[in-house]
Amino acid sequence: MPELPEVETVRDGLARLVVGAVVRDVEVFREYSVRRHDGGPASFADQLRGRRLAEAARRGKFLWLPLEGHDAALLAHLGMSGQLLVRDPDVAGTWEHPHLRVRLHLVGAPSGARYLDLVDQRTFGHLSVVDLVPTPDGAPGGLGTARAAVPEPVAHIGRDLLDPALDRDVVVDAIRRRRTGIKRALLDQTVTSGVGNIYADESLWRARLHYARPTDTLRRAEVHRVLDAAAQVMTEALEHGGTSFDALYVNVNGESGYFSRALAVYGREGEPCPRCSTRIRRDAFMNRSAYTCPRCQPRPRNARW
DNA sequence: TTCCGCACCTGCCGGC
DNA sequence: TGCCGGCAGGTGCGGA
Repeated sequence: MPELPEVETVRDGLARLVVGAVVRDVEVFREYSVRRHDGGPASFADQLRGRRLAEAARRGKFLWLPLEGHDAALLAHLGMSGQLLVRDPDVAGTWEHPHLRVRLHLVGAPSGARYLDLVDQRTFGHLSVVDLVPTPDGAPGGLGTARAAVPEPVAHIGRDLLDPALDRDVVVDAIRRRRTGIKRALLDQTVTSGVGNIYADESLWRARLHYARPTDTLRRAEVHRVLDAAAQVMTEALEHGGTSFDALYVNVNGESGYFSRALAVYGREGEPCPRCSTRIRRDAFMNRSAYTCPRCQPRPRNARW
């Protein structure tokens, strides 16, 4: 499942392999994958054809490739299972993926690649061509771009914990002002982006906080502790090339990451906590799962969710 | 205004 | 063997 480290791995791959290429043609095999583009598949293709991909930028889990000479960008979100694969049909071993949704035909890519494919099993991922709008703070819109602009649909998303322009104190105040549980606040992308279910559980375990701890009872130091843990666990995951539990997440070359081997609690129900050996517990949470160590992360009496 | 629940979507897996 | 329900989960929208 692509979370921030996985998306950053993809962004880095796109920056090296396809930035500078011109889109020669576009094939949309599944209309739903461009559902967020105003005007449908034909308009999506028209707005990309002949355009040069100028940069590869990211904020949270949103990726965008600004189009040279235009205040617009190709915006991508990988959803649960999306992959952006840089392909060359002449290379031995290249096969047609059964979940190929959108294909960009490229010319002039630095890698010589001729396809940029959106492959997506569960179809939550999507592509669109959108306008860029100025950032309110005048800082670069995200990692990988020097332009103080973001895609309009990304403007409401908070900066992520790996963004040097992020003001950590602002995030701490925003979390403590909320009246909800800490995990809900971490997952709220308008506060700070890029933390998904996996890294929320891992960072809460590292910070020894239960997911249902009310945000308005947290001390500033506790919020800093969990944000530091989140940044740390995502940085470590980035060094491992991302987290992968199955074939659903791969980088632009189709290779999986290895960070899942380093996860302490996520997906480890019944296994011993690496810190105290108590069995890891799984709770139903927001139609998904929350993994905790009952000893390191005791449920608070005033639990909010 | 803030928070919460649900729909969206597909494939895998376990139970019957 | 085949069918069915549960589960995975990021985002956006509607309702409270």
